[in-house]
Amino acid sequence: MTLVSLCVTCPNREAGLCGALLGAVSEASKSDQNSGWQHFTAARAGEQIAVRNQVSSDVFVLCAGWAFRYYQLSDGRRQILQFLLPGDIFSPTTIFEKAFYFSVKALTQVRLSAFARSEIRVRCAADSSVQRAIAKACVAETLDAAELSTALGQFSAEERIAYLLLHLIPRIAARNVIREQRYPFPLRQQHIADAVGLTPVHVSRVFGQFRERRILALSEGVLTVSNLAELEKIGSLR
Amino acid sequence: MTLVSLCVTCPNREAGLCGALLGAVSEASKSDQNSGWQHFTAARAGEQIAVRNQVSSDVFVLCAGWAFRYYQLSDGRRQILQFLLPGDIFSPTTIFEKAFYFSVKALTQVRLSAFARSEIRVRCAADSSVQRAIAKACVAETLDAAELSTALGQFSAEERIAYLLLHLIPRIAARNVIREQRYPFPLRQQHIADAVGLTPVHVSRVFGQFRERRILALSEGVLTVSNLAELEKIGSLR
DNA sequence: CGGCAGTTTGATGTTACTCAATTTAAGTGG
DNA sequence: CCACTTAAATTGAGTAACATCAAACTGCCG
Repeated sequence: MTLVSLCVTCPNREAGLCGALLGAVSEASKSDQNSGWQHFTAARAGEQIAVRNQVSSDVFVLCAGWAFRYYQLSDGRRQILQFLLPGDIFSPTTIFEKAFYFSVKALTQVRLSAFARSEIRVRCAADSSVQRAIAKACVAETLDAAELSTALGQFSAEERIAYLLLHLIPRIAARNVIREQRYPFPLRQQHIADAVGLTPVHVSRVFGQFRERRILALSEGVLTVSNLAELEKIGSLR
Repeated sequence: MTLVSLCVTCPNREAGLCGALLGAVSEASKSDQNSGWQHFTAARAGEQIAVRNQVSSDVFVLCAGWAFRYYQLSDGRRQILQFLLPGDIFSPTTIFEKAFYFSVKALTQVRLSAFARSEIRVRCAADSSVQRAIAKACVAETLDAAELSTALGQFSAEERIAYLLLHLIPRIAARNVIREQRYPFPLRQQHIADAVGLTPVHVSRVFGQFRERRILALSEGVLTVSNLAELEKIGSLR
């Protein structure tokens, strides 16, 4: 696996942590290309990629496809904490902790990149831009989590779903060419339900309302947003 | 303000980030005592200590009293993200970001310690134990936030309140001598409501149930836990 | 004693859940 | 390409959980 294919692999490589790590690779690779400090895996849709308390010496980044990170309760309920898109690290906390505090499942077919934690640490100590990128990713994850808590604690069903979509839309747009407000959207209503703390039945009703009010429509894995302003009025945190 | 009074000031100074920073102070102070890199403030109960988007060159740690960190919505709703106890940093993210993403209010009379961010960074670069402490604090905050999201998204009213209390109890116990399961507890039901996403009226009803079932009682700023096992059965995440 | 903030209680309303049936969409093998 | 199968989404009816509104009660402090 060469550097070129690695870069092609990561559509969102310019931004965020992934970019900094790959930058670090580029620098480092001048002297030690193919050092084996990163490798690749794939998984099919629905496949479990990681479980809570699992120990790994690697830090994972999603290269292609969609996945989600969640917290599983013993009675079957689960809270989806984040939808992972290409370029996303599972969680910056995995750089510091050997064991996952969450589980991960593939939503579509995915490809993963695994970096050796020990090597990330070495390169972090050597390169302050990696340090900054990690700090930034930690702050972003914390902020996201706080906003999610706020939405779950304070918002109505309508508001929560709008919030979730508003959170996803710019992230999807950063990774795909969007025409006519049509966003690739592989989530089932069950996933949305588990992310916003509602039942799939109620999610369906809310989507029905959004459709009637000509705010958005969802079909065949495509989300079409026809009234973004209205959606923001409903689901924005500010 | 001398080092001795600083240490007296921080009852939970041995643990966590506060300890590491004070350790760093002790080391540093051999050469530059009274360098003015940290200073102290106080606030009365109910006073606003920080607001979202506020920019500060300091990183704050609570020295005495209770406070809470929350996200304020424009329509008056708010989500309490964390109750701050002596020794708690407002948020590790404030080490990396100049602006707060949250607001903070004093719950009781409080004393605060403010560390210059620039100095923390210097000492962080110099001392790997500070680095580790910061990383650990970041991981802990992220984990807490994920668990809160899970509780808010998946739990019933009863479960959420039990979860909140179970989260607070060991934190209170680490800072106070506890006899006969009586915990100092300055929260009003309104605070509990804002923390778990319920109305104060409903919080009162749930507490009434807990009282009838002889699980716990709350009065005069004291929480008395008479059946911890039952409380854990209700509100534990595992 | 009066006033205030916080809690409790009751009555009623709304939101979202549950259960079950139906429709739509997505595969699958002939 | 079409019957058959299966998963997902939609719809309706009934119910449970929590919110809202308002009144009464408690403890506290001037």
